[in-house]
Amino acid sequence: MSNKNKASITELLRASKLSITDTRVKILELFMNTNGALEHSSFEKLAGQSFDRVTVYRTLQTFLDKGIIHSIPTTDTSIRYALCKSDCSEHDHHDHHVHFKCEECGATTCLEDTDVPEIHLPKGYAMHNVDVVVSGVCNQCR
Amino acid sequence: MSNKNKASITELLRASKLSITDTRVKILELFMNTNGALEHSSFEKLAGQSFDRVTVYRTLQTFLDKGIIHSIPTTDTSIRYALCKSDCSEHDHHDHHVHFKCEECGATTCLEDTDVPEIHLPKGYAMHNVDVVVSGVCNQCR
DNA sequence: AGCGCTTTTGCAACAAAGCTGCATAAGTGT
DNA sequence: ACACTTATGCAGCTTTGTTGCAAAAGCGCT
Ligand SMILES: [Zn+2]
Ligand SMILES: [Zn+2]
Ligand SMILES: [Zn+2]
Ligand SMILES: [Zn+2]
Repeated sequence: MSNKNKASITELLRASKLSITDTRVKILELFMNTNGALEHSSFEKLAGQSFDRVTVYRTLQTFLDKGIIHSIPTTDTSIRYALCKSDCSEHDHHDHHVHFKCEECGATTCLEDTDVPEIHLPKGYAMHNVDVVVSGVCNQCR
Repeated sequence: MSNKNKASITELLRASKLSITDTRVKILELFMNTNGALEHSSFEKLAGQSFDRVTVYRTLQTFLDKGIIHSIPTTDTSIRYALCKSDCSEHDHHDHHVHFKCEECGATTCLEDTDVPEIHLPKGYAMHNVDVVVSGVCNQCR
């Protein structure tokens, strides 16, 4: 991990009014070094040092609240998370991109350049958020 | 539950080459009497008689495989299931509709008449399935 | 209706995911 | 360096999901 990234992590945390702790920095480093989305179990495995499970849950929840990461719905047993690259802020996410789940390698990735299309709901429905998850085979696995 | 529905459940099971058992009939009844999608815990609660948890898991998996129900991705801890009304068959789902999760009442529903829009993936990606989950406030809750 | 074969169910035991309360540790501002 | 606030780790618990195996139920046939 470069010093540059380390500096930007510190900055990011400060901007979100979060104190700079070991766990938070390490988890953000993991996100930045990983291409795809991470599920909870990744954190205990990937981190050289192991964090307490509870701490990981709480950290992820905090990051979600602050608009640092977003969650990706799945039909399997664990939720996935990815860094917000858009201008997300506290209680206000703007991640209008499509997510892709590869059936070969299992990786879930953000397709940042693929916008979610407009959806026309029936009358009487108020739309707050749209999640699009495409499954198939990714460009690495074909 | 009307005799008519009971008959159609029997027919449905037979058409899927599944033997007609108490559990399967009761779970299908639950689906037919419920507007929205059901999560696993619903079955133990909603059913007057309680089924063994394992049986419910296995039954749902069977129904999924046979194209009788489809699963709906969530960012919360449990997967939801709903009846397929399209022409789904074994290993071949065609549920190209949008799902709606109400933030007020918590219900997840199939918007059968709202088609999932076309998505254009980057080069090199093969698309097998698209899941769209919209969250907001439903027509009942406003 | 009875018989044998296959499928389904229920139980026990386990594994993973997720939550809560509370005491200790660490970070922050002065 | 100190006091104050926030974050972490631990213990213990709940919920969700899985596996193996024996008993029970369903099905086809006579
Ligand atoms: Zn976001
Ligand atoms: Zn994303
Ligand atoms: Zn509602
Ligand atoms: Zn549906």
